[in-house]
Amino acid sequence: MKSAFYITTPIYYVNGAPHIGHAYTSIATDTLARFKRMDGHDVFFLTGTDEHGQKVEQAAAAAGLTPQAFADKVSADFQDMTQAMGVSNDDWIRTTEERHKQSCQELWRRIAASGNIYLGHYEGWYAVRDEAFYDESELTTAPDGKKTAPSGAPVEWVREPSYFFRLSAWQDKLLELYENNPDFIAPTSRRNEVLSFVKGGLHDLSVSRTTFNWGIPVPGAPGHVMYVWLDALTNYITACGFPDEDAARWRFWPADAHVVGKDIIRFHAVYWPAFLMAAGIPVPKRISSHGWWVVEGEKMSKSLGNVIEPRKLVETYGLDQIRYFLLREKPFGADGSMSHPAIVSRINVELANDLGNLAQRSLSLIARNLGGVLPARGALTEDDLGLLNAANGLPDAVRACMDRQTFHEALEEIWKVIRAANGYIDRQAPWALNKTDKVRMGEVLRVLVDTIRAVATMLQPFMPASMANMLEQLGVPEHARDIAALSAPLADGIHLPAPRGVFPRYVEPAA
RNA sequence: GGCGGCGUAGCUCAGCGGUAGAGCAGGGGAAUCAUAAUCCCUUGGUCGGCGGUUCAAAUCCGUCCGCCGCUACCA
Repeated sequence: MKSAFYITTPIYYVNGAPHIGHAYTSIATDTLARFKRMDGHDVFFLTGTDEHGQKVEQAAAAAGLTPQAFADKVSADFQDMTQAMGVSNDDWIRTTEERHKQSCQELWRRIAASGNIYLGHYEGWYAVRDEAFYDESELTTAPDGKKTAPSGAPVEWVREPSYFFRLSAWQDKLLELYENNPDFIAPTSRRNEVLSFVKGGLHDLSVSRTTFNWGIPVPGAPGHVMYVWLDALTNYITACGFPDEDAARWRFWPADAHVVGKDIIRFHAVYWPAFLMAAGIPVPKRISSHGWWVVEGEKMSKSLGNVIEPRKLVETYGLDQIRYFLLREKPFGADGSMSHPAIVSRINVELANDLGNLAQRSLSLIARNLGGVLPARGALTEDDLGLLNAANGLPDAVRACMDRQTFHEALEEIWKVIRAANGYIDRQAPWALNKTDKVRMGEVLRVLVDTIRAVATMLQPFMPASMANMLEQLGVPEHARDIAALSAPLADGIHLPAPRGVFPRYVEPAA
């Protein structure tokens, strides 16, 4: 019986175009989802778009479209980007879907029924762009008298009747949750921030709006639509069939991991579990947050004109190359920098030279000297065993890293084995053995094939297409490409296809 | 202002009490199976400054400097 594993990206807000940050989140989540599938779990991987709220309403108006038409268009663009990144999501949720409306309204009813929602009114400085209220002390006043939020978004004074969620009542329960589940928020630095935020005391949260219509109606309260974050977060249970607990997918709840950017941790680590506890629904197991990319040392911004369009990047360097770079170059939780030289270096040094060339030289020797027939292992020497043991240790080593979302460490573990294999092939020099001891040459090449197989298998979640190609060349049948299959050796004597380079070097286009 | 993090080789970073490490870049050599791809050796750091604890400190404590993150209310 496979154990269920449910993982999500945030749903992307449709008021802007997809950029590298969205692609990064999706690729990281996808890599985790693929790893879990390969490691024998029954995975449900969800992503999609967040389509309500005043910002969307305004963006639609500016574009001369109805909010729905506008959302349709942008959501389709996000879906296109998602596919272009090789993302293997099992569902694509949109908050404008009927299933989601039902889900949100039922969640609202349950929270209300438990006495956690009351009617009040809200007034304060509101930034439409951030969908958030700010305290006067947080604002900056420009010389022309206009006030702006810390984010730079303009704010306006708003007074409206509003339903409130009793967030203040959940402070102790939340702290208990963090206490009992030290891994609930990752990485630790973010956990500490959330902890200090909650310990500082929580205010009730305004969860309805009356100043616009583009949202999910609050049940039994004409004129009120739900706060976009309550709406958006609920997507995670909608997709599991909520409120139908007999739905096939309900077994996936609670989610094993919500992968999010560091900017939206509070919504996921504070508000979301509080909403769920208030409704009597189990809370997710982990909120895993990641950092930002800066480009050529500069923060990405529209005004600087250096916003990276992920599909462009893939066009230039290749999909698997970009997936690899994004997860290899910086620790997941931290900020990091991308630049052309850095990408080229990763591609040429690690993919083309270290790995691609290792596979190519090993397989060429088999093709050329053994007629493409996979040789059998012989009695293993100490050198053989050293390499094979390193390769055999990969599943556990990589699994441990993936469980902590330390992708760059997982890749480093794999590269240690690749470097060791390059050392091994040089020491053993099978090209020299071809003239002196052809049997031993075959044994050496078999050790290499088995090692590269383990490497390629473990790299599949990161670079699916390239590794499928490599495994094909290694003679690994499609049904034998998961982690469990590594324990079953390839059949001696099978015919390997003619080797062809998997990772071409990146060459600067002629100017 | 408060809380927290970081500052280690040219670059990116690991080490977090026992006399400085990796990858990349640089230098030298070997090999020539391979995508001129690989392998071996090697140059290079008073581990941000100053004090302290200890037989012994990148590693603990204090303080200063410089970056960064979080910061609802009260003060």
